[in-house]
Amino acid sequence: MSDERKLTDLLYEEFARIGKSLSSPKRLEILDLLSQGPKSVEELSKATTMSVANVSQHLRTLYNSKMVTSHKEGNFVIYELMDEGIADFLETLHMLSEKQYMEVQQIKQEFLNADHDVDRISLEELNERMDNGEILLLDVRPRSEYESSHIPGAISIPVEELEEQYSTLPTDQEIVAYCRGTYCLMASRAVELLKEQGIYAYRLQEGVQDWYDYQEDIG
Amino acid sequence: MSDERKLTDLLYEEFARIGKSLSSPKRLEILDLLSQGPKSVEELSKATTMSVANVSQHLRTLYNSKMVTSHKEGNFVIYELMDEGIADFLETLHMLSEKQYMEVQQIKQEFLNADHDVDRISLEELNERMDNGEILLLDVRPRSEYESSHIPGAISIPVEELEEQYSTLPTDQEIVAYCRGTYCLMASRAVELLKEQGIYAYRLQEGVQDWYDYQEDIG
DNA sequence: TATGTATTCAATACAGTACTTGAATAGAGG
DNA sequence: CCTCTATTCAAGTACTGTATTGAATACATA
Repeated sequence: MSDERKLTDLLYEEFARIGKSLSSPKRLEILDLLSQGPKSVEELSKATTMSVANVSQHLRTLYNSKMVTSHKEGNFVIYELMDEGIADFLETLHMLSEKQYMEVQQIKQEFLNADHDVDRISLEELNERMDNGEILLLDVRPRSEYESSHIPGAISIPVEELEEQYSTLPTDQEIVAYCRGTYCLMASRAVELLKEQGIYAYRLQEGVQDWYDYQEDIG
Repeated sequence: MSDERKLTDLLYEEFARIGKSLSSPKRLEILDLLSQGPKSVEELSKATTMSVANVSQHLRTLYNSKMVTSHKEGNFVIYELMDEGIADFLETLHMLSEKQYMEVQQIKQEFLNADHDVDRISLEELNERMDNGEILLLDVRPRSEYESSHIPGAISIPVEELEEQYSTLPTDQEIVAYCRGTYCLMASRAVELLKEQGIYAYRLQEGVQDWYDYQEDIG
């Protein structure tokens, strides 16, 4: 076998390391969660309903292919994406899937149907009305994700804590909740809870990264 | 298991279809070749030194995950990338690998060392001097790839046909050869052949897509 | 219609991967 | 220094994916 072939084989072996990382649904879910901010093994295990050992194993393969790093914090090992570029890459993969697979569009539709009685607001409208101070924007993700990155002007009230916070909510502003994006129902749940209290609320379909992408788009 | 979990699992199963396509070195090589233009099974088999049956099998998995399409032309089945976006996605994957894996940088270096006596020209310099008509640009890839897409102003002389064409080459212009890019040695081989004839020549490191990307960059 | 060629199919062998379980480790905090 | 907890390791099993071989198919061309 020629030297060139050997080199080429080596090269594609390397390229495939990234592909292998992305070839497991569970690993993709872990990576998406990490794109919202650093997380411990246990948190990932809860969020994905996988066993801790299994998550740990997946994390090791992601670590070996340099998709994630980790450091210790107290008793916990905290994992995070190795590089900003990886979140972008995942975003591109999602977009490619939506474009390519009808099935993904159907699933998206089912997520939308899951909360058909939740009103939505567009990024454009959000921008306008937040500038006017008409809107209180709620980040209902876990606090650590808010701390890692959030839409400017939003305040953090994780869904689980929402009930305790009813009384602190203003009555002269409309409330908009957001979470990780289209494929996340935390914001919808928040809106439903608020409605039960007679507090009218919307949800933002998009996530933090979508917001920043949009700001860049409109200059 | 909750409905939301089921949906999420379905969703990531879909996302992973693309990941699975990219998880095999051989499939990545096939995709890269197809990013240069449509090809028959046999061509791909030759280029990758895989058995025809094996290539056919890989192509079927790529077809099932909608990465490629095919049509018949005479006796041949011609495969091509399903979508422009896939070539871009592959490009991003390459860049991520180069950034992330030292090993890839080393391999790149070895490709550069493989033809240390071949002089290179930059995209910038190429632009300038082609405008002045000082340079004859040679596309030494297979003709079908040239026909699919090439750098404007280039003429097609596949490496295999180069020897027959010595006499037709001008003597008042410098010759620059290009092929698929950094990880392709066809242009280097062409330069070496020309040098043996006493014809001085350079190679362009970059490929067609790199050239277009560069034009866009500089506006 | 017959022939030849390109591609696909089917069966197999084998390697690699995913998830489970239970034990081991590390090291934070009392 | 001991205990407790989060994580990792190791072994086992079931599963999935890859490459090989030889036969089958499809179909263009004569």
